[in-house]
Amino acid sequence: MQRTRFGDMTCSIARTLDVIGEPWSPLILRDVWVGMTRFDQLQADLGISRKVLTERLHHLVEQGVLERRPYDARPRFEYHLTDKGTELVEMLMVMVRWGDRWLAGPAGPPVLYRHHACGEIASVDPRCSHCGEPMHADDVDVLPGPGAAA
Amino acid sequence: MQRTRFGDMTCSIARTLDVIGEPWSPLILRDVWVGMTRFDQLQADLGISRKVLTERLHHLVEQGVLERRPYDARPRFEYHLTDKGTELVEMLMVMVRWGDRWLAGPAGPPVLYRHHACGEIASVDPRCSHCGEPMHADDVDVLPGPGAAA
DNA sequence: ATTTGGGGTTCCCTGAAGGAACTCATGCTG
DNA sequence: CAGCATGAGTTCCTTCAGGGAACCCCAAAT
Repeated sequence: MQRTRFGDMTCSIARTLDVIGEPWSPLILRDVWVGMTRFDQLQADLGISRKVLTERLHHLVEQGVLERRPYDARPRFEYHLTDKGTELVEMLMVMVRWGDRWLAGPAGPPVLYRHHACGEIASVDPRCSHCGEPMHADDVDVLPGPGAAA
Repeated sequence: MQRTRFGDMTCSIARTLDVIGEPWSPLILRDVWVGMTRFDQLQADLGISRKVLTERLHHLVEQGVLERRPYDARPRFEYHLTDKGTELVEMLMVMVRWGDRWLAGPAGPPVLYRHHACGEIASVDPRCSHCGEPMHADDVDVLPGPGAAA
């Protein structure tokens, strides 16, 4: 389908999609985050085609989101989150919150997060980096930034 | 390619991807958010195929993320965010922050957000809904929730 | 009566996803 | 040492979704 590349657009959403926007990539990241770090584990857990898994892992490594690390004298490898990748997981946590609120149904959320700092079950709350007050979609004006197109 | 449906997985990330995980959907949401609400506007701005745009808009309306609204006596329509959709935009704001930090390059971020509450340029910061302290990927333990699989 | 313009459909072509089989290097077992 | 097992991919074929351009329909406006 010669899928359109988004990376050249002057938009951080489009650029981010170029890194993890392909099908399966967010789920791969999720699995690596919770400790499923090896090829066959990922393949079995996700039910993804091995071909596509190979492609996605390569791409995520290339983008600096994952790191491919040998764990044996034999040619065996594990995938780990880099700092860049760990910060991406925050985005997944926000996705989880939305999915929990709008799609979970009566059974409730599939997973819970316990926050280390307070020890409580909690979800992630978007707040203003400047004043700390809630920062939702209609709490902001969108202005052109320095990297805006001409 | 008979793309795998993620919606049946017991995972809020997978379920959310079923709503906005298809190519273009997040960009459509972004455009609608900043006021590009009509078919031809969206098509021209994104450079998306009209066919795919039709499919995406239908799907987003079906999922309750967008609302299709007539704006004229003639059959003319605008797409608007529902509450469900507006909350999804928060996820886009987090994507933006990540893209700004890791992909923007020397030109800097393409857009800036001014927070209504404090009037300052700021970005969105993930915090614990319980204690208000920062809540990043490695600040939490992931536990099975009530909706977890057996 | 014809043009214009928004909002889509229809069509064909290419390329990405699914799926299963195959490969390759190493280590273990008998 | 032969044979099997294992992790980590590759190869190959088929099917379906995305790109792109042309086409269509309806309701003003000229």
